[in-house]
Amino acid sequence: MAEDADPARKSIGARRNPASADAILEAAEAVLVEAGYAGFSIEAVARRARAGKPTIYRWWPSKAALLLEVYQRQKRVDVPDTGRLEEDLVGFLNNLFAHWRETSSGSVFRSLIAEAQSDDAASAALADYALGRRSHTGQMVERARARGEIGADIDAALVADLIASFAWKHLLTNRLDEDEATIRKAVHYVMRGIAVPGR
Amino acid sequence: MAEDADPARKSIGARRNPASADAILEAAEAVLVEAGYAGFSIEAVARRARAGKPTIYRWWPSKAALLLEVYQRQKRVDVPDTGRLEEDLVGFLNNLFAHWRETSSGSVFRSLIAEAQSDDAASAALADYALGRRSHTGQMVERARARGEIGADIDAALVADLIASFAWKHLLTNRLDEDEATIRKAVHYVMRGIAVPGR
Amino acid sequence: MAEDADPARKSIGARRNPASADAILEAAEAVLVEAGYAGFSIEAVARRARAGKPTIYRWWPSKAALLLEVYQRQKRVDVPDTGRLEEDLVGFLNNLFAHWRETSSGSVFRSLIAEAQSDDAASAALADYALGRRSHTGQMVERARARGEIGADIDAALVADLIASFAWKHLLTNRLDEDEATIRKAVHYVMRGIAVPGR
Amino acid sequence: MAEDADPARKSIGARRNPASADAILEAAEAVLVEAGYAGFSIEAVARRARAGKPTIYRWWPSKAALLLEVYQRQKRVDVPDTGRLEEDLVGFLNNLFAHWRETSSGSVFRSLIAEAQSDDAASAALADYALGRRSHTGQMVERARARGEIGADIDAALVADLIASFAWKHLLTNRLDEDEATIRKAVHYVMRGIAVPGR
DNA sequence: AGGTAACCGAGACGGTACGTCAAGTCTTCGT
DNA sequence: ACGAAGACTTGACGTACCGTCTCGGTTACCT
Repeated sequence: MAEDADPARKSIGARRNPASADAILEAAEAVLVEAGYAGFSIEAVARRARAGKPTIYRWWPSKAALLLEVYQRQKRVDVPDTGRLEEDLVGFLNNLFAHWRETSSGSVFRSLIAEAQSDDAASAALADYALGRRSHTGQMVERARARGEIGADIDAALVADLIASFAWKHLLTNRLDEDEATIRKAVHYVMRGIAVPGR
Repeated sequence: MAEDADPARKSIGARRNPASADAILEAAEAVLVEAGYAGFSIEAVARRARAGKPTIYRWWPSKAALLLEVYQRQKRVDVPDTGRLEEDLVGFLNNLFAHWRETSSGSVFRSLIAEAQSDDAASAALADYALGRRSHTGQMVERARARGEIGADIDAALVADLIASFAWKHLLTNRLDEDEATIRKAVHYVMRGIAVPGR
Repeated sequence: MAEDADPARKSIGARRNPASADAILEAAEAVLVEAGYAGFSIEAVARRARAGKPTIYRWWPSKAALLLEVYQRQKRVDVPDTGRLEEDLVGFLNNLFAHWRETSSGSVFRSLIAEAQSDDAASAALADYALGRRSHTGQMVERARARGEIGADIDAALVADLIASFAWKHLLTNRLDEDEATIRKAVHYVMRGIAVPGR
Repeated sequence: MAEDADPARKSIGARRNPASADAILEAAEAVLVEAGYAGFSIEAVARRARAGKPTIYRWWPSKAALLLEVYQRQKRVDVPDTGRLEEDLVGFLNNLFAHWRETSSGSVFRSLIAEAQSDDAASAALADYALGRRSHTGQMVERARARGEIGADIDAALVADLIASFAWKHLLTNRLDEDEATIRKAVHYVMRGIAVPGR
């Protein structure tokens, strides 16, 4: 922890104090991990960060904004590039599940989704974020299309959406411990389809 | 409205008063529609239902339980049976999106998912519910398997999960107005796959 | 305890069940002793007596009525008759303090006084009761007057009031452990006065 | 009323707002006068004072504390000094009865006594208060002793207690309308005694 | 160089909602 | 017909946060 050096942070003049901002974001993450979304309140974050509530409200107009910045601050999951889309997608889902499971980002993202159901700003931010991630993840698909691995008319964003949907639902229903075989099967369905070829 | 007949509901003896229960469930739904999840409080429901808070707490131990019963009370979406799985799935998603869009169930279900992120009981209930719906929706897939329309080793529950995931993510990110073409495309990907056949 | 014989008392037909009445009065006293006036609620009494609240309300219209009956059910303090008023009064106060200290009647009476400050029925009942006790206690004084021990024009009721006041104030301010010397001194002041005789 | 000037009192920084404190104490007194001890709830006071409940709880940990401060805020009764103890005591009781009758302090003090029967803090506060008043009232007696008007060995505090007891019991049993003759008689008994002198 | 403006922590403010307890009333069931 | 019992509405309890406000103090920027 960095904040123990300065138990009473002061103003550094008429500008944002990065030490405060950091302390607040760290505290927000810690509160979320320790008390969950239910215990995530601005008061709790302020207490933990030894910050005043107005300092938080000054920079983050809502709980959602704070949540969003906490989430964006975290390391992103790598998008693999093995040369084979199926492997890329399985690897991506594996990485994502592990990341959500093993760091605090799972909790943070769940909270963000929950918050978005009652806060319009969070909702818009989440939609935006999802859009961005969709095109990011879609790059895997686009690379495969460029390689001729999949049909030229395939909608990369839609595929990315399908894959992300699968991940979201697992996150939201506490099923991040899915084994790789299931993930692989799901990806395989999307790659090869489930219909009997001849019909 | 049924409650205007008796503006001051009384006890009907030492047993649950169905009029109160109905009024509470209706009020809960109305509050959710009018004020959204953010305005959905036990107090607001009690006020709207002209019921006492303890009456609500007696029968529904938590906000989640109330939410869940409100959701389950609503009409379910039909699972089509056209003889062709692709049409069934497209029809199902179309129906589901329309149902969520046009009745209050979309709001209710979003709220339930949000609540499940902070309440363990709601989380368990949602997981349970999702499990039940998965096998229910999976019947479409099983029928197709029985018809030989899809491979015999296809995991029906997983397919249902994939389809439901797509719906959930659209619900949670305010994209229920998706046009049928996109839905059809997504279903088609799952049916036929996206990979170039020859490879 | 009498109620352990029948853990589930039933109606005995269209008349008051004395077992219930007794159980309720005993429970009321027990609750008062164990939880004090703060914990004395009709609910608590009903729980402890294994009775329904309406059964209590049927026979005692208010908390005050129940309290009053509990108090009146208890043994009264003896009014001594030693032939000397001073000894009678000291003895009476000693007995009363001991009685209040060592049985539950102190708690009960305190509660009754407290209740009388917010409940008109209790207030009237307490005034009535005090009036009765005043004339009762006044008998000691009247006997002394008949003996010629005190002036013929002495207002016996007023003297009784003065003595009782002293007791009440000690009860209400937790000073029932007053030693006999103080009591004797107070009584002596009333008997002989405090003024220097010659002036 | 002073509060109509500012219908929405705000914080004045990280310290107690005297306007709020005043409004709360005034509201408490008003509620007590208008609704009696039975209607005296923190909620009612908060509503009347246009204050939040937590603001009350922040400064007064219990109903008793609020009651006590309301009582102490009121004007005290004068202790007369006529040069003759008997007149002093009669005057004091007359003033006290009139004060209790004609201002709200009678109600307030009755409530405080009632509260003390169920709240330990109130009980201790009341005992403290009574102790203080006893020595205060006792000054009348001590002055008389210094003048040689009463015996040198007279316990002034005990006499004050006796006089106060008489007042308390009258307050608690709704007999503040006692005529001066009775008061005078009671005081006379304490001054000159009731026993026939020669015996 | 001095004044000012914006920041900082702190914590009080009026509120809303929480989940619980009790009050007193009502109705059905059982005796 | 009446007693027993639990559900009912109502309202207060004491607590947690909400988002806003003002304070006293600090520092950098701009006259």
